[in-house]
Amino acid sequence: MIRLVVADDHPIVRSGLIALFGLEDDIEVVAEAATPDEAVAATVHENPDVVLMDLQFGARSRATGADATRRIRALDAAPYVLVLTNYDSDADILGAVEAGASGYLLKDAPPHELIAAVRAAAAGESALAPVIASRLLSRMRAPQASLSSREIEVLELVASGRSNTEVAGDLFVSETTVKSHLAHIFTKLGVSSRTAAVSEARTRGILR
Amino acid sequence: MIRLVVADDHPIVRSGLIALFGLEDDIEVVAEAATPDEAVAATVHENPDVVLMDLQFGARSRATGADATRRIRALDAAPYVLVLTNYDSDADILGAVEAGASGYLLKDAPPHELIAAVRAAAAGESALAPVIASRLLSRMRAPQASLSSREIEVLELVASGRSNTEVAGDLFVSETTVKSHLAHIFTKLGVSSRTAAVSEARTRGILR
DNA sequence: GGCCGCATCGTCCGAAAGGACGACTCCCCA
DNA sequence: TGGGGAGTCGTCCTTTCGGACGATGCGGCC
Repeated sequence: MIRLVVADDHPIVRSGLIALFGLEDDIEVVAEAATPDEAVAATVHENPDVVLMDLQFGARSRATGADATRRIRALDAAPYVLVLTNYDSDADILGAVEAGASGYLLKDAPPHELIAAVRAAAAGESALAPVIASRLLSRMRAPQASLSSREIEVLELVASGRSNTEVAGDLFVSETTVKSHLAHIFTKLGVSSRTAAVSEARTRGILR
Repeated sequence: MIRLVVADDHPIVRSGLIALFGLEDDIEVVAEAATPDEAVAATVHENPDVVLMDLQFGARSRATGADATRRIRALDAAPYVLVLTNYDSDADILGAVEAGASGYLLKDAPPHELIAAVRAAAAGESALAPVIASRLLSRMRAPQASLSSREIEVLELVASGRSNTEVAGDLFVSETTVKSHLAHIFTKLGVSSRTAAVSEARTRGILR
């Protein structure tokens, strides 16, 4: 019997997953979690074989699904974590894999794929959706410059339409610094204007 | 007994909704649909009291949930349509309401809110999530300048990071014309830079 | 027939953005 | 212990963008 913890902030998705796995004889949902913290707590208490983890929690707090994954994987006798998400952005995938996820699935996947992935994870195998696998490979080939957290911070403000001086004011630095960050961002992303940088960052999944 | 049709492209969400409504004595899910077309067909065959309709179908074909809503509402003895979506973009809300939806709910809404909305819809009342209601009102107050198709065309290119001269080349017009379009876009959106215009257009749902 | 929105083009000018240097601290890691 | 990346700041200069005019032609609408 595979003991499973389901972590997702949407009640509808949770009950959908529970209903889905309820049809399988060899899978038992032993706990559900609506927040990353709950997910970790449930894992500690229930000691499941597999955790099914959403990446986008609570709308505002992004990437905390990856945090929870990291914390769970750091536990003794840690269960395998399957990441389940709506989007297939490069950054999310990479983040999840780095955090120790052994699988990455999209929410629009057919149910049988989900169930197969849970069984595979329980057996210690890695299961990636085909779309995801090809993405990862292409990502490996094209090396990719990741932005620093400060650079992302700047880029987010720029993306919201703020000017250099406004960004400088927001971050309590000089305009020169902002321009310097932007110059680095441009070379890393291979563009030469703020708007192009925002667009590129969006397609790469750096920005939403 | 309220007869309900559930339309959503995600199997997980569908089974979640079915499981949810299965607990209610007075609601019966008579059909489920994975595409807008299926939703219309199911409505014709089953003649339900309420249709629960997702807006984003199939990842690529956007806004077809609104189309299905329109077609359903055009039927004789049309059922009430409740729109259920992940996002609360102004354009989506407005589109859904125009299409004849009698309610607009977010997927992260608590289950009881969902159930209450279905009962309200069956009774012919309009149920909007509080967030949505306030949005609609603010939208009513601030009249809203819609962009012309040419302006949107320009803005899309700008959003992809093209410069004025590049946009001019793409559209076979002079740079002056592009700047003129942009100036109009700025005043209509109440901003004063291309990046801010892109951001504003995105939050208004004009751009994706 | 006149008004208005849309699309097109133009000039002039100031402000913002971007490129090209250099320079100074941290801090991490080889 | 030394190199390198990140973050901070500076100057000088060019390009781009945006604002403020104006002007034309076309189509719809009262």
